[in-house]
Amino acid sequence: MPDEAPLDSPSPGFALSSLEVGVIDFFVSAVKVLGMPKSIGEIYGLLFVSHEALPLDALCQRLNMSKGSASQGLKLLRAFGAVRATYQPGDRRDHFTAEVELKRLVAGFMREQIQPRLTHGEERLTRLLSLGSELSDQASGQFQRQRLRKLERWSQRSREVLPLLSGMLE
Amino acid sequence: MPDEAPLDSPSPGFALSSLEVGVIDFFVSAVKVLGMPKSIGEIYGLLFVSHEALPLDALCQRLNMSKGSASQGLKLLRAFGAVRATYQPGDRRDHFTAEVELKRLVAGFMREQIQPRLTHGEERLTRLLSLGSELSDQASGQFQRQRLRKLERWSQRSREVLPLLSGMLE
DNA sequence: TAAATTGTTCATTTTTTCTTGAACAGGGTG
DNA sequence: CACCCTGTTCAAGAAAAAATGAACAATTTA
Repeated sequence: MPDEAPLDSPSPGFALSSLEVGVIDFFVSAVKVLGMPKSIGEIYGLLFVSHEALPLDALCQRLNMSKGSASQGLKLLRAFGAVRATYQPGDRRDHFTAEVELKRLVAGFMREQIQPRLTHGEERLTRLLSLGSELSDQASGQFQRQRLRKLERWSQRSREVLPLLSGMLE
Repeated sequence: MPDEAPLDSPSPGFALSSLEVGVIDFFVSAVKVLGMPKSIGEIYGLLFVSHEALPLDALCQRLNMSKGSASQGLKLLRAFGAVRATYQPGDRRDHFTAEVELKRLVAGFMREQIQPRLTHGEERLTRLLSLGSELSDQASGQFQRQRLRKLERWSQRSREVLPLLSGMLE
């Protein structure tokens, strides 16, 4: 029984190889940049380096993570389209694999995380604009109206530009 | 002395108008999306709606925020180029105003937050690649090498695409 | 030079977010 | 039906992040 991490990983269910640790670490940082919990990065990272599809309990064992975290993490990753469940004959458990097409990952992230917040921001802005129309014509009112217009322009810009980003990935 | 928020804000140093609260709220959400603390959004938001440049203690009073938070928040915002200190004749204190050009804000965010992490990721990846070259030629080694190549391509893509984003804002 | 003013730093406290683990629901299977 | 297997949910605990406030520079004023 190997106790130090080997370079290959011939034993799914056991200690992570140093390469696996490295890749997982990579995704943990990446995912933090995007404001998501570490567990998400761990799960995706392990699936990304794993040739075989892994069931939930394999993830728990190899990552040393509670069933609850793994379940919730997988749920989120599936919502993004970053992980898919595959059927494994003769096994009742779901097996998971990583989606590795960058374009899809970005699209999923946009759809699930960015768009909703953008929409929420726009609703908020609409409410602000109606407040703005009640402002006085004093210098301060003028100025604040101007700032609200600027916010409108920003909002419009992001509606235009962000979709292009997804498009640029092929 | 008005106790409920008036629509205009004739009294810097005192209660926020409901418009001001709305704008600040807007920026607090925005800033959370970017993974920054609420205080950053509060400070920027208030400066954004304020016609006059505000000194540190005005921010503390109006936002009900400690001097420490305000000081640290301003420091970060200045690093981004999101806030600038302006000279006010006959006043020893720094006075701050919001930079409102979207292009500059995005550029500052890229420079201070995105680029450093991207660079860090690339260093990490380089280390991974050298680990990868020691992998066996078994199926699992082959597969993992392939995944490392994919990571390389992702990394390259982001180096190409992200700068374009700043460029697209005029 | 002493006192006052302005702003920064950083250990501590507070708040927020994430993880855990136990209870539970929904199937299968004998 | 009773039992087991898989996965989900959610209250409670643990960990991480942010805010506070007091001590400390650095500068200015008297």
